[in-house]
Order: sequence, then structure tokens, then C-alpha cells
Amino acid sequence: MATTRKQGRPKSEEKYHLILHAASCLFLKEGFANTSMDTVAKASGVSKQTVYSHFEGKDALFKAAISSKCRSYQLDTQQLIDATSGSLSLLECLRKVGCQFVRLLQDPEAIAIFRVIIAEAVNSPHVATLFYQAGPEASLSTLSDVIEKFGEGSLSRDIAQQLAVDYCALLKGEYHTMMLCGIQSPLQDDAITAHVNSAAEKILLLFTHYAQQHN
Amino acid sequence: MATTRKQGRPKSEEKYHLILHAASCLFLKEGFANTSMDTVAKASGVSKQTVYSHFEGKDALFKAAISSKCRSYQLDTQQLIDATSGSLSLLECLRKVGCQFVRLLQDPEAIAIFRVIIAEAVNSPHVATLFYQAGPEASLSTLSDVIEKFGEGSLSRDIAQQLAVDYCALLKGEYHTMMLCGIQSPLQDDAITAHVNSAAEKILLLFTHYAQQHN
DNA sequence: TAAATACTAGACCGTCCAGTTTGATATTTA
DNA sequence: TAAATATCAAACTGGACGGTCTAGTATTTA
Repeated sequence: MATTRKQGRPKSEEKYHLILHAASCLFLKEGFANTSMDTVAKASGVSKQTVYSHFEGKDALFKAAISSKCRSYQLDTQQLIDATSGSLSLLECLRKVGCQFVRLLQDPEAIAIFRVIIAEAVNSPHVATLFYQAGPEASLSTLSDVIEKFGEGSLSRDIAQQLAVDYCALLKGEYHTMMLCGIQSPLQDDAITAHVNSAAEKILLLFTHYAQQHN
Repeated sequence: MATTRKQGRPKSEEKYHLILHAASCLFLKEGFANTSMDTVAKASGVSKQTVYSHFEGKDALFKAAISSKCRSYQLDTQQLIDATSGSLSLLECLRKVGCQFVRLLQDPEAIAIFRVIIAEAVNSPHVATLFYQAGPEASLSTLSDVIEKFGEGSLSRDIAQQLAVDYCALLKGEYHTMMLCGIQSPLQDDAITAHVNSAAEKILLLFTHYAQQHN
């Protein structure tokens, strides 16, 4: 019963991924409503029927496409942890992790995902939570861990978490909203480091304040 | 040439506003794509042809509807200033203005506008900038004025502006993103004041830090 | 080989919808 | 009153699109 091969020609895994990839790109570029199943089929070099053989319908395809994107973002998020290896000061560490975070926020594809998620949040709440957990929530928890580690007991878990949220908020600043509205284009590298340095300083200030208060 | 009345029956101003109002509600509730001109006509108790006699087409109607909402938000934003009247301390003032700001952010209609703006930012960049200027930018400038006023010269305009952005960011925290994603429902009153107090304290800390540095 | 399933290409169906047209009625000015 | 415009109700056009169906070909297992 272990290896019960199904009879007949098996579904091509390659085509499955072709469809998923094309759908992701189209949904992100054009949004849900402006992406037609015919276009997806054409873009993946596959017949329309094949699309429907791999996915129940447009909704299911959307869900699968965004989910796959979320998985890739979870990988990106994991990389934030790398910054904490080695013996860095808290400020240095905040800077490093902050830079990566800002880069993640500014990524045009991340913005595109945000857009489509927010637009469809009402119709696809499940996808929205999925995205939130894989993206913002995961990043936040990473940040939180980093900060708590440096607290070395002088910071309650609560405060550490709050500082993580604050750092995150400062890093977003107005840029994130502006980018979602299509008003701001991504920052240059030097602008990013300046912005991150400023935010990290402020968090450090708050950090020492709360650490002293605790003693 | 001053009072050149046009011949024939004049367009009903009332119907114009009925259409605009119905369209605003529908666009905010259902989004652009899911709102049909027939529905707008039905909802405003007017024939479809009348809709087209008052507005060029769906795009124009959308633009007009969102613009009118933006105007009403500019009024709301003005109210933020009221908080600064009287002889309050900076902290008290930050608290008061912060509460109003958070209430504005949490307003379900404001969230709905944000959603539809972000969703259509690519197709209607003009409407997006319009919204941003009437909403976030105006609020920010008000906040900035308040903070600068309390600086009494010990704070550069730049720093005041930066603190305003920071305060704004801290107030948003994660809640705003979560609400846009449909994950978080509006906060209770006591939760709002707690959140605002915490953010105001932090800004005050930064404020005194920068004010001292300046001396 | 035979049964079963995947895949293709394209036609096809039903629905929705933006925008137009028509023809009648109402309102306003000259 | 006559000309001009608004409004209504409803039919209509043209196109897009989600989804199904068909008929033939390809691939895989029994």
C-alpha cells in the first residue's frame, strides 16, 4: 500500500510549477481581477484545460500562487538571523539586521505582494493571514529574539518585543506607506544606511533607558 | 457675460451628490472592479444615463468619489490642531493628538480608503497622490508643527519633522498593517490610551535627548 | 496491447459589464 | 409656445472572462 502508483500518465510536475510561476508573476503585476485564466495558460505555455487539471479554479490558483511566494519570503526572513552571528555590539547588530529589513521592505516584489494581499484581504482572509505570518510576523519575531538576546536578562520579554515592534515601525517610517501608494521609489544604498543608523540609535536610546529602569 | 444661464433644464445638483455618495460607499465597500455602473445607478436612485450625464465614465466617477472622501478627511485632519490649544505640556499634547491620530487610523472607513487606494495605486496614481496629500501628509505636517512649537528653538525644523514621522510610525506600530490585512480589529478605548501613552513617552525621551544635544 | 490518465487546441456557453441608443416625459429659458 | 436640455426606463452592443466540452494525441501502468 506504500507505493500505490496511480494508473495512466502522471501529471507533469514541471507544468505545475510553470503554471504556478506564471500565475504568481501575473497576479503580482496585474492584480487578481486583471489576470485572466487564459493569460495564465498562455504565459505558462500550457493549455487552459491543463491549468484547470492542476488547480480547481481561479481562487485556488491565487491561493497557491501567493502561498508559494510566502514560502520564498519565509526563506528571506530567515536570513535576518545571520546578522546576529559573530560578536557584534547591539548597535552594530541593529544596523545590520535593520539594513536587511529595509531592503526586504523596499523590494518591489514585496510591495507588489503587499498590494495584492491588501486588495484581496476582504475576499481572501485566509491568504492574508498566511502572508502576514510568513512575512511581517516572522520578521518581527526574529528581530525580537535578537533584541532579547542582547538584553541579557535586563529586559523583560515584553519590553524586548515592544522594542522590536518599535524598531520595525521606525524603519518603515513613512516610506512604506508611500511606496504602497506608489509615491516613493526605493531608496539608494547610502540613504538606506543613513535611515537605518538613525533608527538604530533611537532604539538603542530606548533600550538603555528601559534596561536602566529595570535595575 | 457674467450670468450666462445655459438654456434648457439644468442638471440636478442633488442627483450629482446622490451619485457621488452612492459611488463612494460602493467603491469603498466593494472596491473598484467589483462595483458596476448599474449598481451605482440603482443605489443612487437614478437612471444609468444620468450617471453618464454627470460623469464621463467609471474612471472619472472613481476619481471624483475618492477625491470627495479625501476632502472630508482633510477636515478631520484639521481637528488634530484643536488638541494643541490651551496650555498643555508636551507630553499631554502628544497624548491628545496621538489619540485622535490613532482613532483616525483605526476608522474602518479610513482603512477602506487605504485599501482601495493601494489596490488602484498602479492604475490611478493621480488619485493615490491626492489621497496621500490629503491624509497622511497633512496629518504629518500638523504633528510636525505641534512638536516644533514645543521645541521653542531648541530643536531644528528637521529634527522636529523627523520626530513627527517617528511618532506617527510608533503610533501605527503593527496595528495599521494588521488592519490593512484584515487581521486586527479596532482597539478598545483603554487599549488606545495605553498604546498612545507608551508611544508619547518614547517620543518625549527622544525629544529631550535631541534638545539637550542641541544646547 | 488495452485501459487509464494527461495534454493540446479550440470551440463554446453563460454571465457580467461599460457604454450607447432610443423614445418618451419633464423642466427650464427665450 | 418653441427650442433646448435633463431624466427615465429599457433595450442593445461589443467584448472580456470563468469555466466546460470535444476530439485527437501522448504517456504510463497493468
